[in-house]
Amino acid sequence: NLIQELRRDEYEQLCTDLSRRSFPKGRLIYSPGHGEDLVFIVKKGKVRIYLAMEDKEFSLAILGPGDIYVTHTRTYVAAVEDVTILTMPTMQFHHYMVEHPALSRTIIFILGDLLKQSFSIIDNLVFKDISGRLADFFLHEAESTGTPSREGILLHLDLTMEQLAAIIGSSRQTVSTILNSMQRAEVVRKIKRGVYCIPNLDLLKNYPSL
Amino acid sequence: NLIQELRRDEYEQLCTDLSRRSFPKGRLIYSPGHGEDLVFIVKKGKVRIYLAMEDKEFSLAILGPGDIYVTHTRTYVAAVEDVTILTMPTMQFHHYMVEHPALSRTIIFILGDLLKQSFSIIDNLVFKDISGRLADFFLHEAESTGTPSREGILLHLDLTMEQLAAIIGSSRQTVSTILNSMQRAEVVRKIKRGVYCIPNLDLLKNYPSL
DNA sequence: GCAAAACTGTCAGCCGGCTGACAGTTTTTT
DNA sequence: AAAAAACTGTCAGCCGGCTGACAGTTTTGC
Repeated sequence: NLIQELRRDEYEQLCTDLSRRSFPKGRLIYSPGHGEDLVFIVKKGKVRIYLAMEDKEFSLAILGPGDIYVTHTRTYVAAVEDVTILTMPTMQFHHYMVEHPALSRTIIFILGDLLKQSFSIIDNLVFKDISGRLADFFLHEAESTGTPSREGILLHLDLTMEQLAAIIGSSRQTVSTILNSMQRAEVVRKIKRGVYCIPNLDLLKNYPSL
Repeated sequence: NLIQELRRDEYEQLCTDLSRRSFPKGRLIYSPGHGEDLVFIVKKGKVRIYLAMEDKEFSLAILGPGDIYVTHTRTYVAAVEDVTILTMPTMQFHHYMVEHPALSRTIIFILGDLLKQSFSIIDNLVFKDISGRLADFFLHEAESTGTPSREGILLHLDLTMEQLAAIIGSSRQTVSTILNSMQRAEVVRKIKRGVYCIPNLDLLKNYPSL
């Protein structure tokens, strides 16, 4: 985690060189070809990294506090909630990295992690159908942000069908239909909009089984 | 490039700590869950990084001399030609990175590049149809390994339809059919197996145009 | 130089999932 | 409380691309 790292004394200089910017929920922060390369660190809130083409979008990652990203790809960045980010030109950041090896180490970990996630996304896109991707998504959510409860693992996804579709690479309608059939199969229970419950992880793991 | 970097005196120690291994063309080098995490550097030849499931494969990258990779993902690695690689446990490698900031810098560049490539692959998978992906692939090849000639840019791909299909995420048959229609449209000319010529880059850029 | 193996081209059949449409529900706004 | 906006569920129609099959071509190995 980078936020912790930055608290240390030796980064005092670096911190003052970062410029702080805030954006309201829903605002587009960067789009491809916006000019110079920037490194940015999420200080507060969440941002979504995504690809877009015509009227279709595909989400690559949701970054939270402590995550870092470089803008020089063809990706868009938007605020999912109200956010504060710290930015610095990439070149300047390289400077600091040379001086602070521990910083490099953190960056390498984060990059490696993003890469692993990317491979995972590709794996899903290439080998799995929509049911499989949806099940996989729920599984990951359960492991990372799920909270155990009386009747199973609770998921506060807070996503609409459309947003979910953008994450797994499908359409609103298809996701809606498949999610309902998962409910009929009792693999997932809907508590209310955006909140679901998974009674049994194993059931989910090999959905669709037959 | 890492091979150059390693030639310098300060890496003498590191080089002797790397173990050298060779593999004949076609040999599988690593598969997921092979045990410990290793860093490896390609010394000679080419290796293919790919995902596989049942009888389908998808190529993520082809690495050549100087490229570096870490094995801890769910990817397979196979020798495309006879290769020599240098390996070291990831943990040990971290050690050297802390001591040599320039090394970190190189790693970050390489990781960043791989990440960019991954995003590019995802972009293609999500938004483009097979024709588009094939055109895109030729475009990239032309830019990176193409050699200008009398009649256009020459490409020594040296890939079968099946291998090409594995790269763009399609099937042997579909690639064959579409490649032929590209030839009919005079966007690509086939010189012989695995060798093609692109008379006009712009034509390729907006294929399929109508 | 010949047989076996690997590769290529093409076609019919099929299927997953996208699209558009529309009715119903929930949330937000005023 | 009413109206508007956003979201959800479902269905028919369509299409891209996968599969299997098979004939033809090129390369490899002995």
